[in-house]
Amino acid sequence: MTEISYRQQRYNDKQKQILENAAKLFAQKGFGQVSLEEIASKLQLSKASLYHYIKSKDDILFQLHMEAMTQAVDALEKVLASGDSALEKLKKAIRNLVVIATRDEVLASYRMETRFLPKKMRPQVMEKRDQILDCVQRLIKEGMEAGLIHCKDWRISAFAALGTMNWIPMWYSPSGQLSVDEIAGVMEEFIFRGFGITADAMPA
Amino acid sequence: MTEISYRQQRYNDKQKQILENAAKLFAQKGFGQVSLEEIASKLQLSKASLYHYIKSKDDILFQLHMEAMTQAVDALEKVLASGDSALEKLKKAIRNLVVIATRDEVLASYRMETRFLPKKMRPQVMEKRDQILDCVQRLIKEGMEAGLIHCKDWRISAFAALGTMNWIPMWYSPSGQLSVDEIAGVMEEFIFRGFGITADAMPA
Amino acid sequence: MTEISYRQQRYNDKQKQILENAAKLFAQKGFGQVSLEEIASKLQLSKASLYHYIKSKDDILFQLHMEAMTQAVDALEKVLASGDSALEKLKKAIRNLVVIATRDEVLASYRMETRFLPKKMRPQVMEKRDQILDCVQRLIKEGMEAGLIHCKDWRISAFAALGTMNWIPMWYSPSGQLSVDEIAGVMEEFIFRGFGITADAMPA
Amino acid sequence: MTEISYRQQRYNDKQKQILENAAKLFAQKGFGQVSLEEIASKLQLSKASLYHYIKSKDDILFQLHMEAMTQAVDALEKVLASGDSALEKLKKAIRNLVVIATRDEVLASYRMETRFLPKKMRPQVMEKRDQILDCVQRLIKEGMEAGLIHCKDWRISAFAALGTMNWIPMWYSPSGQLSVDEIAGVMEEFIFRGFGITADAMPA
DNA sequence: GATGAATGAGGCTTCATTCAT
DNA sequence: AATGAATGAAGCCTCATTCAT
Repeated sequence: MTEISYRQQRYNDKQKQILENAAKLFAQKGFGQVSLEEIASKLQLSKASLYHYIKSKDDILFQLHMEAMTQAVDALEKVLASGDSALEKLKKAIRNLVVIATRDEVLASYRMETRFLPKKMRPQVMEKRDQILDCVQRLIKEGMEAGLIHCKDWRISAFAALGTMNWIPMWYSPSGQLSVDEIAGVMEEFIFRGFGITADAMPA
Repeated sequence: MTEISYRQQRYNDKQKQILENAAKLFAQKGFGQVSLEEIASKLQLSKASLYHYIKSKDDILFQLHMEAMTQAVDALEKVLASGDSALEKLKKAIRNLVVIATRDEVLASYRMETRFLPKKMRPQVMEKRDQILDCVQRLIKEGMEAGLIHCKDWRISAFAALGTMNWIPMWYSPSGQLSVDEIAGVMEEFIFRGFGITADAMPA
Repeated sequence: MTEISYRQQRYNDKQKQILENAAKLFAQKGFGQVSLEEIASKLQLSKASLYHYIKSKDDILFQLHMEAMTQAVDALEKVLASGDSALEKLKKAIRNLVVIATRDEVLASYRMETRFLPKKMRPQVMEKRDQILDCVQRLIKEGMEAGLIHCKDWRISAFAALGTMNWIPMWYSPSGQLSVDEIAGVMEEFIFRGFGITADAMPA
Repeated sequence: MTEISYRQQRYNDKQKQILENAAKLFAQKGFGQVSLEEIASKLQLSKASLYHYIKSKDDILFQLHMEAMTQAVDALEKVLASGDSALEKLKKAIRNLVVIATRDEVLASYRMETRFLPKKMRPQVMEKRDQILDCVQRLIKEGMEAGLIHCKDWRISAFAALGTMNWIPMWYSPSGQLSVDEIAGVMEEFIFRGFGITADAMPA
């Protein structure tokens, strides 16, 4: 058993490495511009060997999507399930999403490369995407019901908020002047205000 | 002369059609996933015939970038040059960028596919990109100097604002419930608030 | 009649220009590397217009071959028909071939690009080629019969002699130090000696 | 190790086969007229499979050049380094170059297709070419210093001599009447005489 | 588990040639 | 006579994928 699980462990690790590396490359260069050869050579594997761990190139993209969106959903669900106040929840959600947006190991790609997914794989991804939107909606609803959020159209505002964060990979550089934490702070301020939350209502 | 200009006209029209179609396809599927075959067949041309009107596939992308960003810069410059107040300028700028973001004939691609540009073509594009950022900066500066805009970090806030608008193509559907104008209204509200502009200062 | 012959004249001139330009380009870059576009643009014609004057690209090559080899044969036949002595004939022949080899307007190509001729056209060209070889053979035979030329194998020696001259385009530059005449002088000396002709037998 | 070297062996063999076949085809039909399809099918490989062994079509030409000229330089250098007399060296050099010229497996192409080389690759080839010319010059100089070679212009004479041999592929046929050795004999006689070397000075 | 070899499919591009004007 | 437009054919090259070892 130990033997088997050890093997299993190594197998899973390699799989994860492949996915992480692929994610970085997809994020940098775009799905269509990354070859399996490139992914393989980064891990000092042959192209053929990749196929021990993955089903296809498309499948890598699919798994990345699922992994990424699952992380986002999990983070949001956890926030929603907490006993925090509406605004504290919103604040935490923003922070989580900014952190996710500034990491590229797993997910940066999912945000932009969805269109490359073969049609067969889309329904599952769309489902996850809707889950994210649903979480965001619930977050906003809570704020609205508490009389803290005011906006003309919560749906468009939600997209605006997500846009601020999803756009981060287009300009963020790890070597930039601000830390991820500081960026999250600015984003938080911008989004809170965007939702019409007044300064005195903002959590510390 | 009439003869010549007539020919020229037809040539330019066809060129424009090619670019517009390519733009739509790039936006939908990504640069690497669109083949010239596909572009050509949409216009009932042979693949080879495309080459009467374009230099290369890369060049299509380049021209789309330039056209798109030039439009954005022009719109912003025009706004900046007007005699309007700082906030009226900001309002108009937002409206212009939303309109641009909800059209796909020319530019949707530029926002995401910059990384596919061959290195040779990048400097010109970067220059345009910087011009856009510069315009935005000037818009914000004017608001800050007028004491109307307050934010922790104007640069990150500018990216946040651009993100709300640049992300539009990811969710916008012409058949959606809200008109472009209404969307612009929501965006305007969100961004104005994001910049800390108080309701009473907002232009009508 | 004047009218017609004038038109005809212009037509023939243009045809000749096309052939001459093509010859230069073929010589420089090789048949396969020269496009009709290139030939046309040198003459400020459109590609399509070329077809008023030529039947096909292959036909250009064919005509160049024929023209070139006809010139060579004519020159050799004229030399052979003269009342000169055997060695004077050989001398003149060498001089003629060197002159031809250092011009590029008509023929440089024939020497190297024969293999690009479509099979249909080859017999006529081969016939001409054999005529050249025949002329050379007669020149040598005359020298041998006069007891002035001695060599192990007249055929291989003939090829050697032709090689010295046919190779000229590979190193000759019009801007070089020696004139065509001087080069012909060196070639003459080299070939005469190669054929075992003693210095005292050489014509002035 | 055996395993590795065995694989390596097979790989190198295949590579060599590809180069040899390409050389023959280039020599027969010209670089531009030979397709990779053709080369591949001769070896019962798919076009794509060629790319395991070669970098590009241009690279084939480049490697053939280098291989060919390296062989020539090596042969000449070896001759020059020997303790033989000036004329014995010249004799050996001629023999070597004739042998090279009558083989088509590796090099026939280098003599004619240099102009098809992409510019990037030319410097290395030019260097080799100059080395050959330098060797030839040294051979001639030795003969001149020994008072055995007399000619109007050693440089043009050297080109004449190289021409006799470089032209061989244009007429040589393995099924011809004379052996390579006999051809070399005739060439030797022709060139020696061309350089003004008297019969009594010629090595046995 | 790992990989060299092989390939079908497909992409970008060039070009000689035709045709309507 | 001249040419813009159009195209079929062909060429080079890349790549995801399979398979035997």
